Amino acid sequence: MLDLGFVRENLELVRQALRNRGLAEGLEDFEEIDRERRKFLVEAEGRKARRNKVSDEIANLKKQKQDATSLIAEMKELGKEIQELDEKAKGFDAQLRDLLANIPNIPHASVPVGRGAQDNQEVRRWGEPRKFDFEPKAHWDLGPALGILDFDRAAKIAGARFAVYRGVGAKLERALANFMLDVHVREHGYTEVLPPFLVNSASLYGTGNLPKFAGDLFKLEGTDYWLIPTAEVPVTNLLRDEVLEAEELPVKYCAWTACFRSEAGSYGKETRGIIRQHQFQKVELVKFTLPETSYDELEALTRDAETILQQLGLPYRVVVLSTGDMGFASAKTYDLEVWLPSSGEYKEISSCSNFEAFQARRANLRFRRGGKGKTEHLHTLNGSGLAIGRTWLALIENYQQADGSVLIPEALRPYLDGLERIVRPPEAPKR
RNA sequence: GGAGGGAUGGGUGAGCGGUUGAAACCGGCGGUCUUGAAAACCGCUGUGGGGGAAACUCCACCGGGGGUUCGAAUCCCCCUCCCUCCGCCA
Repeated sequence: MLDLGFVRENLELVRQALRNRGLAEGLEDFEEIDRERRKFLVEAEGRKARRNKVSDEIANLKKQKQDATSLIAEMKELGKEIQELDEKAKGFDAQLRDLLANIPNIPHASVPVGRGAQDNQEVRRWGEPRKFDFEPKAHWDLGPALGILDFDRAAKIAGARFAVYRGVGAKLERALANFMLDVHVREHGYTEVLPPFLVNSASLYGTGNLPKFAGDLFKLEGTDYWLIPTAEVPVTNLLRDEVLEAEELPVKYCAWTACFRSEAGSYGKETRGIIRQHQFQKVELVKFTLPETSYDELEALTRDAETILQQLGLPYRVVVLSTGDMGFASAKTYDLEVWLPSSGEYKEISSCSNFEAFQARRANLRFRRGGKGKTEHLHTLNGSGLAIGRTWLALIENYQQADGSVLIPEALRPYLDGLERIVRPPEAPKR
């Protein structure tokens, strides 16, 4: 959420930011609502001041055993007026807050202005896509053939956009999670947390998923529980309504969780394989930082995520998202895109963003300098480090061999009991 | 699921329906004292929203939302969370 005073004083700038994001206006009524709200506020508060004053007079009269009936009668009238004015002011206030809650963050000056993904800019590349002397297969062919991935039974027990991992496939998923967590904890200094996979709506509001994107989420019927779409939600909200000391910053958490997304509106897109699922696992990095260091911290966080791809030997590139492709709450986002031989293109595997104070204002995340003075909103950042399902498939595809087996990169072998290769059985296992 | 007890400022913790935005203590800041520091003493020390060029001033906020009242941190109702006990349970 943007600061009300800021929007009021920089309306044109905010409008331009919306246009840069490719959004049709959303602020047409801002000035009028703001003006009406203040009008009723001033009227109500003036009457309240009078009421407070007279209430004291009544108290004094009563203390002196004098009659106060005429004043009380007057206040009864005034009370009704106040109630009416309050209701009107409250109505405009709600409209204003609703408006504000639906305005996305302002992109950082370094973000390229563009209409969508086609305007994202490549920042750097790492690794060389491997040259195959055979036709590389897609993971949705490799996986079932190796007996490590089962889509049919997943459809039976749950539906479309689910997968069952089997045998080494299941273990590989688990190994990747452990590997990623270990790297971030040991080498990058993050504190591991394991949060609830269900959160309340206040948490989703804090990160900016609500009120606007309820349709992307799964909600438990008849409750205020929602399945988390990413660990960002519970972990960012961990420190909600708290005041930190400046010296504690940055606070760095990493978390492995399952993630759940309704994927409404993505019908027909990436329906094959495990690229886009209702449920997947992810290791997430979350940082709480000082405002003045948040962009340095974004660079560092992005590098932290890149480390995983490098240690696994997976070629990738880093792109900075254009204004038209950025998420609602983000001020700047780098995507990590891993090379997929089956499609011959780079595919998103991590998204690293600086939200500046956008989430901090919504979630009331503050800090204080030197234990004194005014509290300020801190900055929040997060990034996938990495999406495990997509790492799994990138690994299978990039390390596939002509005979259908898959080599395991060195760094991962300790997590798989030293396994060097996933071998294709003569026949796919029945059960 | 049932019964009871709680939720107050950065922290601990008082608070008869009417100078309580809120005692006291701790912490923090400033000062006195001191060569310096500590101790002691004195003062200051919440957030948000309006009005005002400013000085300043007004309003709201005691878990959240309603209500009673001229007036609510204090009374009533609903909800959330925490604690204790019972039941159930991975």
